[in-house]
Amino acid sequence: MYSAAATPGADRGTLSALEIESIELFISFFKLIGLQKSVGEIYGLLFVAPQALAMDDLIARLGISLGAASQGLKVLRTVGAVKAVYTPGDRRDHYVADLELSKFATAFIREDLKPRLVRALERIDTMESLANKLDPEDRATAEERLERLKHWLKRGESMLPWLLKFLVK
Amino acid sequence: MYSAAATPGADRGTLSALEIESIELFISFFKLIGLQKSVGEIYGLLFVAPQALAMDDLIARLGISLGAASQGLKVLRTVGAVKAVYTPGDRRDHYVADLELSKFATAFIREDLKPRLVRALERIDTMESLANKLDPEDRATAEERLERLKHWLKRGESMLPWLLKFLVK
DNA sequence: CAAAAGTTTCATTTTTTATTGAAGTCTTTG
DNA sequence: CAAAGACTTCAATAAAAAATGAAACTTTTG
Repeated sequence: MYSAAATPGADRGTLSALEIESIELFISFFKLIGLQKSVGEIYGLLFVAPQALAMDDLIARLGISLGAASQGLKVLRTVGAVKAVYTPGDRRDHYVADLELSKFATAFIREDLKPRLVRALERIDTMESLANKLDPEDRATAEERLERLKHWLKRGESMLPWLLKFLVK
Repeated sequence: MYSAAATPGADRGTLSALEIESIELFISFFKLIGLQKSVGEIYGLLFVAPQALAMDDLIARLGISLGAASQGLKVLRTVGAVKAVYTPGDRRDHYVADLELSKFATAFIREDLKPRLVRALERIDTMESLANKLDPEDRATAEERLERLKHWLKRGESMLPWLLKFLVK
């Protein structure tokens, strides 16, 4: 039950120094790959938790809302950063952090970086057609620049598989 | 003079399809490395501009404010993405896009990624001390996890120089 | 099978981040 | 050297993103 609403922040501030460090570390880390603060908080706490925690626990300890906890866990489950474990005699789901850190990077590269590069390369094609219609002088300038950009993006794209392999290894 | 304020949006919507594609491409790209929309707009327009543009031009064509233009250019100058060129008979600064795309990535890696990794590794040290004070069982768990995280972060750190070299080459 | 527990969803509110533009500074020029 | 032009700054405002929590939904249990 969500008695946290009745006695607000009851267990707030119960975080140990270790937990706080972990939480801050992951908030900063996750922000980089576009995940919000609450997601970092949840993972940070689970990362140093000796046992699996229920959503209740996360809400109480972190002082976050029901919605944030539910949505944060959903995101973390989706990227495979967290998994639910069975706890005998307790109906609630309990969560543990998956320690395979490379999952975040992998998800980010595949779901963010790669699509963005692909989209950008498509755009370059469009832009090349559009540049054709310019008068000769401007056209030459535009084409040279587009060529450069394309080259650079392709380079980036070609690097991704290597990067993935390096991170996952 | 900033007559754009007197006749608001005078030249608004004067952007060509090519310019729009370029602007959108760079907005999306820059957002990834934490630069705001207006910065992407400015660079995107300069990227396909056959001649250098004054701040005035950017304000009029993009329909952005004086402040945004000034600050955006400052950011772009700082990362070396844009440079001012001399235009005879015109007192205003004129800007051209630096086409060395790797500069963005380089600035991002050096000013964002690297410091974040270093900070995280420092945190791990703190956390290891804190973990010492836990009771034996929890301590073992915490230490194993911290070891893993540290290992992964060091790996990431070791990759940066390579990444830089690859991007700049 | 109804009541309770656990969880999700989403419209609203709060917080954070980005943009605006008026006031101020610095620079050029007549 | 004063006035105008070019640019910068920053407090106020607007826009975007994240968090909240009540209502709805699902699952379990007596």
